[in-house]
Amino acid sequence: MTTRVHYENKREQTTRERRKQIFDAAVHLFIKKGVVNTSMREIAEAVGITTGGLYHFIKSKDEIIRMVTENSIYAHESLKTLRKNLGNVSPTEAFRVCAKCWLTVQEFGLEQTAFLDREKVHMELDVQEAVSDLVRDLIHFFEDLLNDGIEAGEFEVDNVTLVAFNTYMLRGIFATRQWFLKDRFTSEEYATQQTNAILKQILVDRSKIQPGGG
Amino acid sequence: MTTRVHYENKREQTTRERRKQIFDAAVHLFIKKGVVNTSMREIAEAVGITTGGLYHFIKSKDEIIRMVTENSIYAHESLKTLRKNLGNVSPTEAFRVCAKCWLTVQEFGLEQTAFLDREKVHMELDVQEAVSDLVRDLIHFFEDLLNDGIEAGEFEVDNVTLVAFNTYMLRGIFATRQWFLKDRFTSEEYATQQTNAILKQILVDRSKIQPGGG
DNA sequence: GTCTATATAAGGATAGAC
DNA sequence: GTCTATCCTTATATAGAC
Repeated sequence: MTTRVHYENKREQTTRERRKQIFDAAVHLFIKKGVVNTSMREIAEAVGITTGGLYHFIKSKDEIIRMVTENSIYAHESLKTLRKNLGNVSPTEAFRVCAKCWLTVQEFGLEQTAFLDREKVHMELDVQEAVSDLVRDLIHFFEDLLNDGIEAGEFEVDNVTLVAFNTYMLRGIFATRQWFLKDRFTSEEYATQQTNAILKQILVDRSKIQPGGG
Repeated sequence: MTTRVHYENKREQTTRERRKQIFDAAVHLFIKKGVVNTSMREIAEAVGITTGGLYHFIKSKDEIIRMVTENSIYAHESLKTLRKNLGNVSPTEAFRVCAKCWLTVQEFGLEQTAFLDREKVHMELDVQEAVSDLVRDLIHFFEDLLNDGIEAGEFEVDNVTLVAFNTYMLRGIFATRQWFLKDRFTSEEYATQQTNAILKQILVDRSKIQPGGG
């Protein structure tokens, strides 16, 4: 979140860039092939150096995995910021905008969610716990949005947790099911249609659903 | 599906039993720890023999993975059989029963679906293709159910493929997200509530939803 | 049918040259 | 900062004894 404009020297800048390169390449490979099937040699190759060189910038494979978790915290925070910035809109509108944003791809953000989701099993136990906390926290965020709508009489929800859980899940699903979805939906269409699908499920007055997305 | 009651001799029976033991233990470990993190030693240990002994019954780790795929074909077939046996019920009823059945745990059936879903990336390419075909086929099955309901005027669906896709996905999600769901839902409750959630989304007349499941 | 011992391969990580 | 060479560990799979 903090953007440092002035680097202390050229070398530090290059190191940062290299770390980012490595991180991006790694996450991309992790999603495509799985963490365990991605070797450090491949990651090195992807950024154009050798294994030895790679370890000059990152301590271990585990460090890269931890970076994904930390990075995802920012993605979650920015969603909450979005909600705050919306201010006093109706609960329906708030849910629509937040769900849509959550389900839309932004660079690697979505791949990271999918990664956390699918590859949890390959992480150290403390990282697994951190990921669980992240997920619980974001499901809770959607629960709040839903409860707002219920109080306002706009939503009718049988089980708030379940709908919040589903909303959370739909994001990771898009990234890992590209082989099925990519020919049928753009990320934009997927986000819009899934959001509408949820709204159709919970809105008391269905006419409030905005058309679009196919 | 073919039940062979008479084994040719005692040895063949024992071999079958051992293979089943190994298969069950392996799938269970695969789901819990991931395919790559589960060693043949562990699988052997789980059935009470050593690695060397294990290879007397199965050719390779890959063979076990292929068995899951083959086994899942039966699960899918039995769902189709269920639909046929329902006969001339209303589309709403047909969808409800099939979705509910699909989303309910039956022994290891559900773990296998979750496995195919999450561990696809660790399979040989030809197995990956076979899994994709299986998934496409079952999504198509749900599409048919939905189209029946649309024709009968009972359903109103914006995107049939998306709803069918979601229905399919919800099964795997239950198995891999136990850490979140198991304190909140029994398998039965999960199945009922998710089915109702989908129905709420697609039914023209929402009063047809049966209450229950919490 | 199950064991022990071992061949073989692959990947993570380090040492030290340049 | 990047390379080469290599160590160490782990895992699949096989050979052959019992």
